[in-house]
Amino acid sequence: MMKIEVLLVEDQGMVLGALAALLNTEPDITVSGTAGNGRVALDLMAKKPPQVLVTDIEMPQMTGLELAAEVKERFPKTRVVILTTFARPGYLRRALDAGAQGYLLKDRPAAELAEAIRRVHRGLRVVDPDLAAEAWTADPDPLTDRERQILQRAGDGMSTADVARELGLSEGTVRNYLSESIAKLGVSNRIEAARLARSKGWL
Amino acid sequence: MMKIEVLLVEDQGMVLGALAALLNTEPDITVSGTAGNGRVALDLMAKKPPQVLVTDIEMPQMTGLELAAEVKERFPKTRVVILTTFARPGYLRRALDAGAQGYLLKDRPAAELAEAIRRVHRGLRVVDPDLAAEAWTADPDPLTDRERQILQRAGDGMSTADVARELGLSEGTVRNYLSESIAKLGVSNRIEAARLARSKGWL
DNA sequence: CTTCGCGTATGACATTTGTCATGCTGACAA
DNA sequence: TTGTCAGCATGACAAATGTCATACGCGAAG
Repeated sequence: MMKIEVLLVEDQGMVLGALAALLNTEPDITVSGTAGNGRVALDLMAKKPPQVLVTDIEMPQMTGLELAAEVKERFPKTRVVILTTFARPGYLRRALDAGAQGYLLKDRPAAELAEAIRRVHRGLRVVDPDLAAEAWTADPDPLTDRERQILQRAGDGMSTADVARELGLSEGTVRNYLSESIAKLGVSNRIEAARLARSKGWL
Repeated sequence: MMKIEVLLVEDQGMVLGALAALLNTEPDITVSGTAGNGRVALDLMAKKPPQVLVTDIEMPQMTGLELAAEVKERFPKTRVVILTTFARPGYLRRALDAGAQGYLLKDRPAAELAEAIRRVHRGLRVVDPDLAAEAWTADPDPLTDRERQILQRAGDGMSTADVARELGLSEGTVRNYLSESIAKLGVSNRIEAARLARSKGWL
């Protein structure tokens, strides 16, 4: 019997090791490699692509969503399962757009991980049911690319001038995008706008 | 040979199960129980106190720090190891005050968990070395109560006027406190100030 | 081919935010 | 008692932020 080969990507060493131990207790699954960030994961895959890639989203250098997109491009036969803390509709949508076959929350019982890997390996999709339901009713991201780009930086504390310089725009333009974003999100300043957008998974 | 009995407390099911799998691969350690929050953990301990309790900090209903304090009170023979994502000096201090013998970060390699449990079981203390060093050199919170109060609200997106109304101050006063905080923290606006203060555990 | 809508871009103007000089109070040491 | 020092409070002023009217190009719908 061929075991399912899984590559694990997760930036918290303790959790990475623990998940590996968990999966190795499954008779039909083997952890073929582990990585602490997306770059390392891609290097490992270049040598030997696994059948299933399990990755966290929020990681330094390269997010799991970016990784998923790149994997879909370069290793189309590898299935991707996103494993994250965050039940954000925006993340789910972007994960599916990026070609992920699975989206699982760390809140769920441990047994669901192996089961999800098996299903995805068989060609099925696996999406956390509560989140899927929420994503169905949830408002779509109303922001344009530019607005997202600017809101992101403003939310990190950059001044209008900083943002304008970095993106090669006039300050007035930057203020205008911020104003648009604030209006679209129905809030009253850039701080609330950034917080809301982040909580929805739009940034 | 007597195995070391460990009770695991962690609110994310996936991580809880994975940590249990990890520890069960150690020949001298056995996971005697698991709980998703502090209340359940105390119930389990009432029946059979483990030798070592490993707990996360941020959990619903009862934090790991509260749990540690209660365990010290009711089950003084059980050693406590805090296992958390957050490298905040303030947390470390409170953990040690609450009677924890260990403070470990989820960033660290998986092998360190078992080792920490062994050390703590032998009566030693285990504290993440980087964090201990940081806690030693770390700047103390330079903010006054008022400044904290105001920075907190500003960081949540409240306008100066909102804050002034809620705290019964004039707008000028609120701006002044914000200005003071910004200067003390060496940043250039309220957003950065709130972010920095939060990251240090001062809010 | 037009018209429309959308994303992008700008600057003038109003509002909010940040800085600074100043004053009041109470605790504590000289 | 007096000096002084920290925390709290204020308003005038300067700077950054938010709003609005406006304009241009481009692709889709008519």
